[in-house]
Amino acid sequence: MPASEGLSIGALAQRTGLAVSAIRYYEAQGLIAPWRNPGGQRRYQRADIRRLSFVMIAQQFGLTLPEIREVLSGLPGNRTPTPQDWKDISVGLRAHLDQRIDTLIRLRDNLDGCIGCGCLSLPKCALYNPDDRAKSNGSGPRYLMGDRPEG
Amino acid sequence: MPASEGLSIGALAQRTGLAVSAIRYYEAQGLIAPWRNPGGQRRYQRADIRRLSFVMIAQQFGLTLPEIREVLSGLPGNRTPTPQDWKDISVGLRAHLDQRIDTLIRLRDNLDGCIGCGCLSLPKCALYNPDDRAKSNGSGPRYLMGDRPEG
DNA sequence: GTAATTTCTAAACCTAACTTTAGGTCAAGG
DNA sequence: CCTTGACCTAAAGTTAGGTTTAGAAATTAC
Repeated sequence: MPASEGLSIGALAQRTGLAVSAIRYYEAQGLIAPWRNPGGQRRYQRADIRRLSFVMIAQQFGLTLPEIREVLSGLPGNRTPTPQDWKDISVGLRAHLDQRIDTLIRLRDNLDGCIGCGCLSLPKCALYNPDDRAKSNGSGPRYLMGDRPEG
Repeated sequence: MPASEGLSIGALAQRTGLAVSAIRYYEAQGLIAPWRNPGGQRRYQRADIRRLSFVMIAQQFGLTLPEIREVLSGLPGNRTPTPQDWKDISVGLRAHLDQRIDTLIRLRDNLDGCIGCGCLSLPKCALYNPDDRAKSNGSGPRYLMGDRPEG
C-alpha cells in the first residue's frame, strides 16, 4: 500500500518524462500544486499528468513559464478539467503559434529582399524593424536601435 | 584628428545600435576582430558595421553566436567582403529560417489534430514527438520522453 | 528490523548572451 | 596642463529554465 492516495513525484516523473527536479521547479513557479501526505511528501492527481503534458507542449510553442501559468489559470479550479476544458485553453495556443509563424514568414520575405539588394548594412533595411525583432526571440541583445532606456 | 584611422568602439556602437559591452563580448566570442591603436584602444573598419548588422539579423533568425561565427567564416579573409559575398552567406540563413518555419507549421497541424481529439495526455500524441521538440527551442526541459542519457 | 530507495529542503551551479562594476588609462578640448 | 569623457580589463551579476549537491527524513523491500 502506498503511504497515501495519489502519485508520488517519482511516478509522475515517469509518466510525463520530466525530471523530478523539473516538476519541483514547476511547482515553485506556480504551474502545479500537489498536496502532501502525512510524511510531508508530494502527492499528485492523475489529472496532473495531463497538466504537465500541456506545459511541455506549450513550451514547444515558445511560451514562457509565466505565460503558461497564465493560460492554465483559465482552467476551472473547483473540479478536474474535462477534455473540453483542455480544448478551450488550447485554442489560445493556436493563436500564439499562428503569430509566431507569421512573424517568421515576414522575416523570410524581408531576407529575400535583402539578399536581392545587398543592403545588409543600411538602417532602413526592413530587417532592422524593431517590431519584428522584439518578440521573436527571448535572448539576444537587450536594447536595440532606438529601443533603449536612456537615449 | 583621431588617435588613428578607423572607428572607435563607441562610434561603431552608435552606427549599429549595439551596446559597447555587446561589441566587446562579440569579440570575445570570435565574431569580430578589430586592431588596436598605439594606446591599446580598439579600432574598426567601416565594413565591420555590416558585419555586426549581419550578426544581429542572424540572431533574429534564431542562430546562436557559435553558429553565426561559423557562417561568417564563409567570408573571404583576405579582403573586404563584397555585396555578393554577403548575399552568398545569406542564402544559408534562408535555409535555416525555412526549416524553423516548417517545424512550427508541423507543430500547428499537430495541435489542430489534438484540439480535435482532446488527447493531450497520451504519449502517442504527435505533439510528443521528440524530433519536433528537440530543435525548436533552446531552453526548456533538457531531457524529454525517451530522450534521456541513462534509461 | 534493517538496508536500500525515494523524497525532502536549501543553496549552489549551469548555459547563453549580455550588462554592470571597479579601478585604472587614453584622448580631446581649452 | 588639466579636466572630462571615452576606453581598458577582469570579474561578478542577470534572466530563464532547470540540474546538482548535501544532508536529513520518509518509504519500501527483504
